[in-house]
Amino acid sequence: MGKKVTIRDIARLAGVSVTTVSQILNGKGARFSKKTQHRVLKLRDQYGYVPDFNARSLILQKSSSMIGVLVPDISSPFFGTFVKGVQQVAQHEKMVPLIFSANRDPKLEQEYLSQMIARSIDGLIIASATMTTDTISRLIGSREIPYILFDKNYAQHGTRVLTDDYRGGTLAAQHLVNLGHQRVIALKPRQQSENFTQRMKGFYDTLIKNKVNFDQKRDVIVASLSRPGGYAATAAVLASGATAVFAGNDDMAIGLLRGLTERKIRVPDRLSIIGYDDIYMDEYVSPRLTTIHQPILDLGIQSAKMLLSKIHDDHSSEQIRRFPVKLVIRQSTGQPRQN
Amino acid sequence: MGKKVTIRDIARLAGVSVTTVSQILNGKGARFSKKTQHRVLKLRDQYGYVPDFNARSLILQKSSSMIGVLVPDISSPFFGTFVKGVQQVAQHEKMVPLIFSANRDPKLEQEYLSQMIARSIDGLIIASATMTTDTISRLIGSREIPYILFDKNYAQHGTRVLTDDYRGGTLAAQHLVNLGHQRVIALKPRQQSENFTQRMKGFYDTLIKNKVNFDQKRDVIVASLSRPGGYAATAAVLASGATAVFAGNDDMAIGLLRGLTERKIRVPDRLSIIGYDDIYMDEYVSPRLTTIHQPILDLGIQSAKMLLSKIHDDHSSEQIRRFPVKLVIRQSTGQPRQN
DNA sequence: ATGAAAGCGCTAACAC
DNA sequence: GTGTTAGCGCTTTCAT
Repeated sequence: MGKKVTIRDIARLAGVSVTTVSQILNGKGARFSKKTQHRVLKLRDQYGYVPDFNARSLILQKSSSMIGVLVPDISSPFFGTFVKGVQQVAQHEKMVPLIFSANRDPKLEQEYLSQMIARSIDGLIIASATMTTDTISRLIGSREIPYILFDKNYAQHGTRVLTDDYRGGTLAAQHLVNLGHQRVIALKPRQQSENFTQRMKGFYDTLIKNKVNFDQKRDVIVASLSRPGGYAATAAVLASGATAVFAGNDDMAIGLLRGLTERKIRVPDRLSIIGYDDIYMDEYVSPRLTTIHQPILDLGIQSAKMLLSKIHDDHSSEQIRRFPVKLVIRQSTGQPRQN
Repeated sequence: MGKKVTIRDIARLAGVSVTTVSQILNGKGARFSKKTQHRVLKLRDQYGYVPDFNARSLILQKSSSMIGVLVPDISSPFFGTFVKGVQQVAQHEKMVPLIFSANRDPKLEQEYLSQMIARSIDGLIIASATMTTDTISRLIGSREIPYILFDKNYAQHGTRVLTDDYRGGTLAAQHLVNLGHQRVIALKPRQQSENFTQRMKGFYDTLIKNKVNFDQKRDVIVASLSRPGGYAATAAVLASGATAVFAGNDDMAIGLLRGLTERKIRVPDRLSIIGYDDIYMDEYVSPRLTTIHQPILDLGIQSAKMLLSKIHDDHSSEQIRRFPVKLVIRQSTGQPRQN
C-alpha cells in the first residue's frame, strides 16, 4: 500500500508541532504567522496530504456522513432513477450514499443492513417489500439511527414516503371504464406488498362501483414483477378473453406488450394495457404505454430530504409524506373493439 | 443521537477488562473461561453492541473496505447493470461499493473522486470519458490507490477493462453490407471518447473495404448520447437519404426509433437501424433492436475482480483485459427496399 | 505565536 | 485466565 502521509509527517517537515498543522489545515490558523501558514499549506499540497477519515470521525464523534440506501434492484429504471434523486440531495450535504441492491432477497437485505449499521451510517432509506419495522428495529438496536421507509411497506409505523396507491388503482380502473371496457383483468405479483394490495384494491373497488363484473379469483393473474414475468403471462392474458389489462407495474406491462407483439395481437385495438410507475421506457415501447405516473426522481429527492432533516433534528416526529399519482394517457389503451 | 454502547460499557457491566471483551468478541477468546465468554456475549446482544467502525479501522490500519465506483449515469440501463455486477463481486469480499453518478460533469467527477479518496477507499473503478490518468494520479497523490479504468479512456495507460470497439464497428458495418446497403450513415456523440473513435473507425474502415461510399463529413450525424439525442436526430437521418443507420449506442438508436415510429417510417423496411451495447431495453422496443452486444454485467464483475486482485496483490502489474463483442441480429435491420 | 498532553474507541503485545 | 499498557491519526483544551 502507498505510504500514507500523516499530520505528523507534515509537522516534522515544516518544523512545527502537529497542533499547528491541524489548526492551520482546519482554517483555525489565524493566530499563526503567515509564514508558517504558507509553509504548512504548501507541504500539504506537495505531499498530497489528506486527513485520515477514520481518525477524524473518531475524534469528532461525527459518524461516517453516509446514508444507507437499500433497494431491490439498482439496475431497474425505477430504482436507478430513485437512487439518482437520493444522491443529488446527499451531495449537497457532503453526505455519501451507500447503495445496496438486494435482489428482493431477505437474507441479503438483512446482511446489507447489518453492514451499513456496522459502518455507522447516519441514516437509512429502505425500500423493501419484506422487511418489517420490527426487523429493522432489531438490527438497529439501541443506536437510534433514523430511517425512512419507502414505498412498499405501509402497514408499519415509522417515517415514510409513499404514493397514493389506492388512488392510482382507482385512476387506472376509471380510465378503462371510461373507454368502455367491460371485461378487464389485473396482473399482480405473488408477493403482495402493501402498496400492491392498495393499488389493486383501488382498482377492484372502482370497477365494482362502475358495475363492471370483476372476480378476484378469475380475473387476477399472478406473475413475477418483471419484464419476463409479464411476458410469461401472455398466454394466460389472452386466454382470459379480457379487452383490457391492468399490469401492476410497467415492467410487467412491457413484458406483456412484447408477448402480444410477437403474437401479432394489436394493442390497443384488440387489447388495452395500462401499467404503473411511468418509468422512462414507457415512451419508447410501441405503442407507448399508458400508465399511472409516480414522481420517481422526486420520491428519491424527498426521501433524502426527509432523512436529512431527521438526522439533523432528532425531535422531528414520525411523519408520512404521501405523493400524488396521476394518469398518463399514451397509446396502449383505447376503446374495446366493437363486434 | 442514540447513546452509543462502547466496549468499556460492556467491560464494566461484565466486570472484566476491555481486553477480555475485545478478545472474546473477536473470536480470540479461547483462553478465557466459558463463563466469562458467555457473560460478555450475552451483554453484547443485550445492549446491541457493535464495535465502532472508525476506531476499528483506525487501529487495524485496514482501510474502509470500500471500493469507489464512478459512473456517468446510474439510472441508465447500461451503468445500472454494470454497477450491479461490481456489487455482486464486492459483496463476496465484504467490500462495499461507494457508487457515484457524475452526470458526465467533470467538476462533479473530480469532487466525487476527492471524496472517495478522503474516505480512504481501497480501490477505484472509474468510468469516465473525460478524466485522464493524469488527473487521477494527481488526485490520488502518493497514496497508491489501485484503480481500474473502464470502457471510455484507452489512449491512457493504467490497468483497464475494455471491449473491442473497433471490432464492434466492423461487425456493424459488415452486417449492413451483407444485407446489401449502399447508403449508410452513422450517429455519434459530440464528445468523442476513445471507445467511440474506435467504434466508428471500425465502421468506416469496413465500409470502405467493401466499396461502400462513405464520407465522414456528410455521412456522420452528431447527436447527444441519449434517447432524446437520437430522437432529435430523426429529421437529419431522414434527410440523409440513407437506407441504414449505425447508432453509436442503443440509447440513441432507441430514441431514433421512436422518432421514426412517430413519423410512420417503417423499420427496417424503409430504414435499418443497428445500435450498440445490447441493453435490456433492446428486447422490448418494436421492432426489437439489432445491436452489438457488450457483456455489461460481466464487465462489472470482471472490473471488480481485477480491482480486488490489485488490492490484494500490490505486485500485479498493469494489465488490460479486453472483452469480445458480438453481433446480435434482431428485427431492426433488413435488406434495403428494392425500387 | 506555538506546543504538550489528553483522549476519541478500539486492538494487541506483553505481563502477571 | 485476565489485566496493563501503548498506541492508531487526529483535534482540542490549556499552557507557555
